[in-house]
Amino acid sequence: MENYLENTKVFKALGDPKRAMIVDMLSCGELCACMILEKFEMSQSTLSHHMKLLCECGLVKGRNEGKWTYYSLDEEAISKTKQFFCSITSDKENCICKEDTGCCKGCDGNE
Amino acid sequence: MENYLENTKVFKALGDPKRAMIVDMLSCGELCACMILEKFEMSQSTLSHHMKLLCECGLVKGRNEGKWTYYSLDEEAISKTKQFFCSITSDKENCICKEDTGCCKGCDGNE
DNA sequence: ACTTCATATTGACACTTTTCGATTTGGTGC
DNA sequence: GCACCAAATCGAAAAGTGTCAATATGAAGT
Repeated sequence: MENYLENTKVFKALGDPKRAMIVDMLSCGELCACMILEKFEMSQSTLSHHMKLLCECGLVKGRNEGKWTYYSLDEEAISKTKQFFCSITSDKENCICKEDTGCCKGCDGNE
Repeated sequence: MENYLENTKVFKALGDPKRAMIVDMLSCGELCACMILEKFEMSQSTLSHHMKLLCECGLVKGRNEGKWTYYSLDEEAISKTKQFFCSITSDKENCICKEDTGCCKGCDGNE
């Protein structure tokens, strides 16, 4: 049950177009906050808030170097989320009716 | 850009634990609203509201039969969403960085 | 036509989220 | 130390969300 709460935090984070775009940007590789900020029309404080949310759900990791903060995607969180998505959308033993956690057949498997 | 808005609606819908559970239930197969309602501690109007959101984002389809409404998952929406998730989390051609309109300097080392 | 049952809609409320400007924190270099 | 810069945090306004009770809709059976 906490499983749902945990995983849906990631979906909630991705439920905002700007955050999804930030994730997309980070898929190219690590970026510092200032680079991300250049791409969007939002204040520095707003971006900082979005980054905090992305980090809190586990999807993004922050790394401090001097006065800069570099952000990158957490591959493990990504594959966990993908697996969760597959598990709730495919008919298996782990339907909520049966309560279980299985794996992700039919999920593209590039993790 | 509309692509992001469209797809993030699904994530937004899945960002609520109860809605994620409903999707999980539906992965077992079509269910009528009353069946879903039995499984949750929420009012009928609240469930109806959640189902509306799930339908509006495309993830769920509703089918009327007599006085009942049967809900089921839309496989096409599911695979589209899975694909979107993969595309924003893996370094590919369709990264926001590469479709450009300016910045993202240093994203792929072209700074 | 009237009643009943399954859903949908409405109106209201508390709570959360998004956003900004202003301020604070903490590293860098003079 | 002091000034400067990047980023985080604070405080507040506006918008959005989850929830319920009450009401409306619409199909089925009497």
